[in-house]
Amino acid sequence: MKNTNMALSAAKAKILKALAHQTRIYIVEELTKGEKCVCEFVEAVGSDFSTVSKHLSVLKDAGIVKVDKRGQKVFYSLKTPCVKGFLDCVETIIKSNLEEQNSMFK
Amino acid sequence: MKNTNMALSAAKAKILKALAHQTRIYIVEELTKGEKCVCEFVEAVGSDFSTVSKHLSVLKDAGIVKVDKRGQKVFYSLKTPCVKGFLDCVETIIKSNLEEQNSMFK
DNA sequence: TGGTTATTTGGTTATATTACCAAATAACAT
DNA sequence: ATGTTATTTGGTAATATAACCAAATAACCA
Repeated sequence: MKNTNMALSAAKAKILKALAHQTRIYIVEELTKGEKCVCEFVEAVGSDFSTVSKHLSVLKDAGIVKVDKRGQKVFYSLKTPCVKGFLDCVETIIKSNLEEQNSMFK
Repeated sequence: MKNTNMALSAAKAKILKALAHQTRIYIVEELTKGEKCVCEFVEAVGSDFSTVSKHLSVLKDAGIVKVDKRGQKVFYSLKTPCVKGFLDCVETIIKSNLEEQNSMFK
């Protein structure tokens, strides 16, 4: 790859990879409503505690969420509010894809 | 997973997975400047023609880009303009991560 | 028709990601 | 100190992704 922008693209890919999973998107969307502890996600997501914990650490390593330990519980919250608008765009794409599919049956 | 929102999260993950690759992000960012043919990306990206073509088809399947064949060439362009703001948020996250790292050495 | 350029498709192998289990750590209550 | 709850970490097996090569298509030109 010739272009020096490639390094920046790689950095961006790292962030997007962290978001590119069903469970992690669900987590991030829940966090747009406010902080939550790991235990709450375990219940909602229905996976093993360790699985949820690993998903959260992927998000943390990417710098998308931050952690706050209080007592026995660990609370996660969003670090960058723009993620919300971000996901709105993804929804726009999904809607446009659906419209396209629907128009095939008209 | 209990929540019915999970299906929507899965759909969103599909879109994000399509974007979560160094080369594909580079391609999308180039496309924010206007349409380009496959051959132009092959040169810029420095991978095999088949590799680039496959990346483009991932983006097409996700509904992020659209295709226009003209003569011997195939031109790709962005389908949803909001992707640009999307990537700006990713850049915001990267900057905030860098600032955090820098502050460790102060 | 035959050749050339542009692109896609199929196959294969290497690499990365995911999920679960079991064990380790951490904080608090008894 | 011991137990209990909340969470993280390490290991492993299953699955998904990526890159390259070779072969197949497709459009245009001689």
